[in-house]
Amino acid sequence: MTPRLRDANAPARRAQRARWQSSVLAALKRDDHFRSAQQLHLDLHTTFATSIALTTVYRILRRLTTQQIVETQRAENDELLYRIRDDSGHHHYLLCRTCGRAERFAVEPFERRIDSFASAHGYADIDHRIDIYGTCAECHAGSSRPTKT
Amino acid sequence: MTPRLRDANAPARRAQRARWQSSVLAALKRDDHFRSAQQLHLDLHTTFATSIALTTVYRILRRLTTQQIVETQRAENDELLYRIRDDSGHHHYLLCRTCGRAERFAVEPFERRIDSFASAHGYADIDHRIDIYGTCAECHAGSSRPTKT
DNA sequence: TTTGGTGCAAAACCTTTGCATTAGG
DNA sequence: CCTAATGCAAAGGTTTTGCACCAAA
Repeated sequence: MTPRLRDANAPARRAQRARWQSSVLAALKRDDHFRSAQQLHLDLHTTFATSIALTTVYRILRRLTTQQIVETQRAENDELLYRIRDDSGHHHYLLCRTCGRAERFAVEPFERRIDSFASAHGYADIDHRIDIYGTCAECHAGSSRPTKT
Repeated sequence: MTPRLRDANAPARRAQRARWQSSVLAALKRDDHFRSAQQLHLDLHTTFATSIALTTVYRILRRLTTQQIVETQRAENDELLYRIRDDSGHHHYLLCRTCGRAERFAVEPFERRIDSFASAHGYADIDHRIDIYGTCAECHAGSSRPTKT
């Protein structure tokens, strides 16, 4: 009874591995903004009419992050935000605290200064966190009207 | 009967205002390293033999921060760290993730770049987070011995 | 008495985890 | 049958908050 080849099943298994993963990816692919797990969970319920559990959203996002399919960014309130990764490498962003829109910000020269400063002071295992937060033009226009003019 | 001047009482009231505040300040003043509220609470119990509650430590630290007497810094694991403020103004530090030692790191030119970049992109209410973490020479020397030599 | 500092327990909040259930091959 | 995904509830960890109590003036 020639058992089905294990290797041949692999793609199928992978495709089926996470029933919800494709939905999460679809929600992420709506745009390139950073979103929290909870926002995604909400989107999946409303826009995508799925009944996925929040826990599963977290699990799938963690797996996708490990696989470098999504990248994460910390929000001002320390939540983790996720978005589809467009290329490889680690970047720093100017992030809209309202809509999650992100503008890549070059920091290489500054990072070099950090490293030389750190080694000059005898520090090892240097790591850094550079996050810029603001309100993008679109979000600012929408909310900066205390009363109707 | 010239009632005591209310203003004259102010210092006394202030001194008494927080029974534990002086202890917390004493614990902070042991050195200029950044410490978490929980570390301070532990110190107060052990070294200072006080029985202050953790909640109160948090409350006092929050008040001192508001009064600009202490400054805060976020640890790599997002805990809030506190230390006595030596001068006014906001600074960024290279922080030892083991002992809380901090080296001030000048970032003004970089901050200017951030602001111009942000306004060029139409973002408002810009804020940023620049934190550098490492292991200082002393801590590195102490812990980088997997087994006794 | 009045004000407000204090302690304890519980809540808040995001994220992870334990465990039993279920889906799919 | 067997593996792995899933859902639910609960835990984890830091910081805050509600509430009763107590201390000082």
